[in-house]
Amino acid sequence: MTEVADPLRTLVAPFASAITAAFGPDYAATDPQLRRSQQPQFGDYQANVAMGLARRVGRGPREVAEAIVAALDVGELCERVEVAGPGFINLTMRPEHLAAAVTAVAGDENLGIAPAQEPETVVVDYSAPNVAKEMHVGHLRSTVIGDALVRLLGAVGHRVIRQNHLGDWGTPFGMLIEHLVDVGAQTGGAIPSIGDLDAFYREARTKFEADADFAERARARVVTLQSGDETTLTLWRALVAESERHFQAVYERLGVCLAAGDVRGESFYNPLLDETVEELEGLGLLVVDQGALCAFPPGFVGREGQPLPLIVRKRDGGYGYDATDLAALRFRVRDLAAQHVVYVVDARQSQHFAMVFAVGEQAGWLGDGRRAEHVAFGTVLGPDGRPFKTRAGGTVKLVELLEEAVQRAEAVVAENGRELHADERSAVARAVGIGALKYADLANDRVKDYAFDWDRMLSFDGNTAPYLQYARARICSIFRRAGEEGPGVGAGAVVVEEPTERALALALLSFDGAVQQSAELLQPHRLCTYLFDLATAFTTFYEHCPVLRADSDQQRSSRLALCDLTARVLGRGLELLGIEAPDRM
RNA sequence: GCCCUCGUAGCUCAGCGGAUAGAGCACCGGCCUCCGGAGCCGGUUGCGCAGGUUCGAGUCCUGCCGAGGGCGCCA
Repeated sequence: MTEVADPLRTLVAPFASAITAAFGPDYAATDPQLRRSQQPQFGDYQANVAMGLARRVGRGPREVAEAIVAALDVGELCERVEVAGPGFINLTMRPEHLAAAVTAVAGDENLGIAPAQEPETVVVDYSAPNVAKEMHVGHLRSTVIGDALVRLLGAVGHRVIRQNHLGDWGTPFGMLIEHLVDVGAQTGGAIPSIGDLDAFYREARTKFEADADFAERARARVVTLQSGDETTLTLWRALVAESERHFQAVYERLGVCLAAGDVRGESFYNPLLDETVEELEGLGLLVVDQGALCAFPPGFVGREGQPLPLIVRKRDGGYGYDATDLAALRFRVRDLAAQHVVYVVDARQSQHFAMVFAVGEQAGWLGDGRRAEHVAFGTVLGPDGRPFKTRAGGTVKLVELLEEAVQRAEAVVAENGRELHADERSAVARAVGIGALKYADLANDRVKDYAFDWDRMLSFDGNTAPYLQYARARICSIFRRAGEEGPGVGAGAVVVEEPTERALALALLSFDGAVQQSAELLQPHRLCTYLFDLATAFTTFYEHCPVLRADSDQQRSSRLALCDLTARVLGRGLELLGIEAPDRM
């Protein structure tokens, strides 16, 4: 069951009735513009509809507000409704109603998260590491943000299909195989392990850039690969398998949902490229330009003002990523039946995706209820404000970053933690270290670059994973203690009396809104901000309201119920971000 | 040259057109024998600049300045 508990939802219908009663059915659909009030003096919630409506009905805003209030039937919900300032309608809820709403959320397994009215099939394309390369810090954001979005979209009731668009095809791959053939004579053709593969990739890259003859062979090798040459494919499969073992190990360490079955690499689309191109050609969207088959979506120009192409088929007859991305979009919309395709990819590729989507619309794959969206994110910056690198200037390997996160967390936990068994302590260190790393990535507006800072992300103060985990662990501790102190623990009836209780109740009721907004805007940081606010509200409550030493059994059990729900919301919220929440730390 | 993104407190960051712009850190001053001190309360400092739209702009639009990124066969 999901009972509508958030007053921001509950109040919509009464406002619609009141607006209709006051101004007629033409205005029935007017958004009441209900918001949380920023300050207690303005009540719990406010409706800002009157100011905008005033012009439409040709009356003064305060007068409009008064008319709405006069027709508003919220006696059971609100103890006070006031018109203030230019025409704000300030609503103060009845404590009994807040208590009932909190109780409803507590009894809801979804903690108030309302299911989508129109569930969609959403494809989320994220992570997308490259075969034959170790995952590095550059893959962190796509993987972490994408995974949070998968969880969020699922939580609000959408059908989510994860797609790991592995870089297992294309020019770099021809280069790698060609290099493998070159050195194979000396090594007996053994496939390097993934650790060596990184160096192997650099060698191939260097050779590709320095040796024009090799570069030509590499390009030809891509064509050989695409034509299905068995010898080439054998080498290719070995590289892919070795790489996938590495990726899965990282995913498990990182605690993301991606599984082997979610892999649909670039190679998958190889057999679909011809038909994709034929379809585009049939629609008259392709022209030959400088020997290459191109689409020119309108509105994109290059350096000299010339139309900018998507190169669907290269001069040498090979297909590049433009073709693959078009085929992937087509596949996702047609075969996966996606109504929404989400690409969690670096912001630098925004123009590329804009062009792919534009062609997708020209081809009729998008539009008519189907849409694609580039969920762009910024760069991880080091302390110098430049892209995050090792001291030597190399890329930071993801496994090493995870390792360091856990090590640093271990030190923090050892220093500050309670007495924990070694096993539990290392589990907590993992949860805290990995959680801190992921949360730091999620807590900022994803479109911006963010500064990587170990001390800040592992701090128990501020908007961090450890702070939220700690807040929840403290609550768990209250219940352990309560258990020791005897009966009376359990789901008590909630009573909202003190201001800090009211503030906490309001925060708890906002969980649904935070999740919905985060999922709708594809911005996990909004959920982070909410959880931090909730934890802050809890701390203030806990400071002012004795729980175990409450005045009466009724008050005690009510406050325990608030504690319990807070812990569950914090736990669920972190879970939606892909972060573990240990009971003790 | 054109296009995209960003610019909020000393630092790191919130703020889906609403009232007096918030948080953490840092700094200053208080408080509490405190159910987990990793505490509580208070204070100082800010929307890059200039126009415009709006009853109302940090938020939307235009221009400028600054930072980053992109701009044909790499992904």
